[in-house]
Amino acid sequence: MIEATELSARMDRFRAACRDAGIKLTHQRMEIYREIASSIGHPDAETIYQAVRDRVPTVSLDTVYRTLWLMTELGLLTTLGSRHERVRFDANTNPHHHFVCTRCGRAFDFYHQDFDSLAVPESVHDFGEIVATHVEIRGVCAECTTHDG
Amino acid sequence: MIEATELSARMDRFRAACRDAGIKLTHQRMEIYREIASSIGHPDAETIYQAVRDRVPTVSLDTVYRTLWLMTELGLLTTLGSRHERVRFDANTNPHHHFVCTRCGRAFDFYHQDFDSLAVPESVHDFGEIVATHVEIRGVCAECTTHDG
DNA sequence: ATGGATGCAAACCATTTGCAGTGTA
DNA sequence: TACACTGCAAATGGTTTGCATCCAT
Repeated sequence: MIEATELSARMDRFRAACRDAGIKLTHQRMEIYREIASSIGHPDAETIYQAVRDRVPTVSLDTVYRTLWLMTELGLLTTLGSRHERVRFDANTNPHHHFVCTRCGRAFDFYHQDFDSLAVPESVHDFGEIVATHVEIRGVCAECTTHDG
Repeated sequence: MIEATELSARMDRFRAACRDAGIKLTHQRMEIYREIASSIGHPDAETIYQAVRDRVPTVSLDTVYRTLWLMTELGLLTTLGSRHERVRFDANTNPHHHFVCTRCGRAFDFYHQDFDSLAVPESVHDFGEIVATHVEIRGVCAECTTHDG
């Protein structure tokens, strides 16, 4: 759970973003956003759907999806894993890092020893046993920039 | 494309790994592995399938999948995105980083300013325009550790 | 009032699985 | 020869879409 002050700040941002974007502020959207905004994990659409259903019994799973992607476009949410993503395989077992294009999804390898064993803050060890550190640089690749940038 | 010496080193490792694991060294497996081992990108199963088909016309997509996951278990490959993964949503728009459990897939947030703007090596700028740096710590979460080993 | 938003059900598509035939060890 | 591996085709399951209806503006 998130602190009450942080939650209401997020709700305010949500209302403002909807107004600015000129989209309607529906009951469903409010409750769907409230649900992710108040969760500390990274729930998937089904989990959000089940939780929202307690408060809005008629809500449908496809509305949850539509709303989540809409909010992502508005910059209110980010995702772990992107739309239509497939699993990609990598035969490079040496330590390496990625530049990931947020537009086309392609990933480019690069090597940088400083990144291979970053000093991890103490608190992270509480989550579990650390196996590897991996840096992901997000950006827009050269090809996407020239094509439609 | 990968250097010829690196490719043949990978092929040797592949044969050794199969022998050690007691699995059969089939024509299909050789060609599927050769395909990812020689590619610099991070191809998905369909892309590998199409490429292998030129050399082994009867190969099927499900064999490609079975082989890729088998090799992943043998430690010859890694994946970007994991098995059965769903898209997860995150309302936390402040810069933050993740501890990702490789067993259950759950992601835990943590904050660490040193990670928010890491010094990126020059070469990475050639890939495209950088938007953000994000550190992903991979490991096994406390719950998974206690539950099954 | 009216155009965008919703719910339903059907479609989609990447991935997985059961099974009978096939080829490696 | 025996058993693991393959190819086929059908199933699975998360996600998306068409369409008629509904409601926030």
